[in-house]
Amino acid sequence: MKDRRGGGRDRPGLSHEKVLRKALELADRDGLAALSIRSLAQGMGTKPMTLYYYVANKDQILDGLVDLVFTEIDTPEAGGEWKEQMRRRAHSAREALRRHPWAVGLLESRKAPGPATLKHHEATLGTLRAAGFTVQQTARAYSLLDSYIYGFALQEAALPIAGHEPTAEVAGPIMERFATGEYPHMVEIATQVVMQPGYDYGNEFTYGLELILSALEPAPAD
Amino acid sequence: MKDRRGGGRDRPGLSHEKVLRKALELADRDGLAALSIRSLAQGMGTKPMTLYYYVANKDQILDGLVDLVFTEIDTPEAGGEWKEQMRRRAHSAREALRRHPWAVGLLESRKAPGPATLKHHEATLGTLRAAGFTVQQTARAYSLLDSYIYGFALQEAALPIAGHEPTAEVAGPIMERFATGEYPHMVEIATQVVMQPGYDYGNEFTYGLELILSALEPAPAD
DNA sequence: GTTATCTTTCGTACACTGTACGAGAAGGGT
DNA sequence: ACCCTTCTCGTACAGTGTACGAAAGATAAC
Repeated sequence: MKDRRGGGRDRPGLSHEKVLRKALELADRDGLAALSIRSLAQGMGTKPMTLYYYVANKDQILDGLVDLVFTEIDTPEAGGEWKEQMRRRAHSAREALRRHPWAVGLLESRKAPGPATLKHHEATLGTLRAAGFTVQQTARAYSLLDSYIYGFALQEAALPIAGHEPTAEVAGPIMERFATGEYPHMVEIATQVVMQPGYDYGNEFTYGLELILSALEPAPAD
Repeated sequence: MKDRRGGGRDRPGLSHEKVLRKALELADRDGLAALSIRSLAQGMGTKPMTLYYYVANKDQILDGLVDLVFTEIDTPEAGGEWKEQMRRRAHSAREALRRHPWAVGLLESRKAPGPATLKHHEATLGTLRAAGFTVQQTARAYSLLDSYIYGFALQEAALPIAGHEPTAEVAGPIMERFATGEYPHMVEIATQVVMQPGYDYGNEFTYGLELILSALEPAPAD
């Protein structure tokens, strides 16, 4: 047989982490639906069943992908001003989820949070507690902030793929119904806001985030 | 051959809507992953390919499911006080998404909003506009509210299935790491909040919603 | 060197998925 | 009797995740 096992030093072989990294790459490039064991193996230059030596099953790969995404989110530090910490965390979370839109849909079905996910949550909770939030207040604030972040990411993922194209193809069949004047307010929003030259939906994120942060305060509220 | 075509009046035959309704039922009962064309056909007493007379493909079924869920959400009326309208809408949306948790993950990938979805959005936008929000303010408020609703539903869907069981099975493998004291704040939240006797995570929804509604006002803010 | 033991690769096979294609039955209109 | 529309479904195919077990390569024991 040929010399398998990779040609020496330049490809030191597979590993759990390399499988996950390649899976991330493929999911970003071709979408999560195109990520199959076979395509993943091909992308790594091996055969499908080889992957099962490094990974228990596909579900574990998906768990790993979610955890990889959490790796990219800024973890708050214990010292700084809490609102600024939460602001940074929120923005970096949104950006990570926009880089990997498929991760949002994955969140719903994951049952086993990975180490990066746990570390991230722990650090965030710690920052809030250190800022003077009670345990109950921390739970509430965290739920509120994360709900907003995930929800915004979900909406952003549901939007048409590219940025500011005419959205013609997607809206095509619906446009007929719009032309009937059935949805005047949606048309209003579309023409006066969304389709405006410099409009970027991402900016709306800041608005909502600041509104929430303004209303959040540790001690007084019960 | 036997007399197919359903025995007379009591089963008047299939229809697009009946297929969707059965799909909803199966998704609720066995989970979205268990919803296959074959299982759906069997549940309706037909053969797989028969469904394709009423439905273009599975993706259209999923689109229809999401639209069915929107059917269950209270649509705001033009007349009432806007905050109360938004409150009702938000709560009924959360409840609908809790009844059909799989719908949350589906939202990310749907590209063709159905009629009920469009009607719902249109009515909601109309209520905000009628309350004095400018077009831009409406877009922002809507984005904020929906992000919170969807995000909360996403988190709720990601929680362990039942309500207030010990969560032992899910947390099992992770518990070891918890025992090491690696995640003190998560333990704190778990013991002092989540695992408290009467605790219901759903109540946190109200807290965040009211916080957001309090900070939202039509005219003055820009 | 030889043999035994791990580590790592992967070929084959199975049950399952969505669905293209096309045959044919049921019923109505002429 | 004929056609035509409406509807049902059998067969087949390419794709999925993965169980099982055979083998090759590396390392250790003798």
